[in-house]
Amino acid sequence: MKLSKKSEYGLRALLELTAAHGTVTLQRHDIAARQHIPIEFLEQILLALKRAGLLTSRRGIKGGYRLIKQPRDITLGQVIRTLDGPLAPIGCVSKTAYQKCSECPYATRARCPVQQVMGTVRDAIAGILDHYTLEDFASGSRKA
Amino acid sequence: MKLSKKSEYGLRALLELTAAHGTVTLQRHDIAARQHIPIEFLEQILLALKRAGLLTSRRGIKGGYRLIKQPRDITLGQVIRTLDGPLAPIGCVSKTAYQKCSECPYATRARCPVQQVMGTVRDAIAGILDHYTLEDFASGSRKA
DNA sequence: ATACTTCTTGACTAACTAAGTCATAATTGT
DNA sequence: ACAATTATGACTTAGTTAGTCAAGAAGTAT
Repeated sequence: MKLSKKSEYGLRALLELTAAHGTVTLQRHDIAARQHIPIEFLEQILLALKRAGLLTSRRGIKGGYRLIKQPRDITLGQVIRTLDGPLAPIGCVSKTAYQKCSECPYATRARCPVQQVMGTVRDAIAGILDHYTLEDFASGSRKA
Repeated sequence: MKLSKKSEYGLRALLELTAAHGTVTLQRHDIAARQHIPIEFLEQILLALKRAGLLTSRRGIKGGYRLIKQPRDITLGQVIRTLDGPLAPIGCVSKTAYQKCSECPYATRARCPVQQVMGTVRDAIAGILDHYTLEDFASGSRKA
């Protein structure tokens, strides 16, 4: 049930990029310094977010990264899924990356108690993270 | 955000022990066979649950494991915490194993957006798992 | 008492993942 | 041309996961 450092750093980087959105582009070292993230590790993360279509970048002097979408159109769920994989605690309840459990002694899906309870956990997590946008996140709104 | 095999197996073993509760004691190989769990790995898990005070065991012929508490007095939260550690996605929002974030650039707890959102996620997960008892679990009740 | 079955302990391993580092290449502004 | 910056991929180090294995201690029926 853990969030990796990768995702945590990714979220913190996006916090900076959201604050800068529309005005300036940020460079690796700006983000790294402000959020205390190891710069080379940050690079990997930004690259992954770029490949996922959330960011764009420019090389060379005056280069840097910036958001390619509106902060209100990016959810934390998307971010965490691209950096950490599926939100579901177990493959057989994932909606974005379903995997049949190979060894489950319960033949039918509906009857497996583990699946049932983990399904509700997945829904709770996704219910929060898929409705929490970067805009909410950066403004520190509650969304209890 | 993942549930380990250890916890999954632990839950499945407890499913069997709950079904047998009050009538018979189960032996390792019974549980292992019914739930397709590697027997030596299962042993480790049962031992951990025993140390946590959920089970008791008897040696010798006719020995085996059985629940030491009522199924309605054991929550899935307890089980998963003993096998996998804290439910919280990040140490700084754990209630059972709080850990200050060393590198967080936000001085005060309340202002860190990561902490805020992960706090709500933790509450959602714990809200489900700490209210879901073995009794609910074995009977397949919903608890949506 | 003995044999049998069981639990108990601890060490061990192979594979994977997390978290980061490093070197080098490619691009851009001046 | 040159300096600043991103891009890419290989590499490392430590820890975790998911087991396996061997030997021992202990209870029970006979």
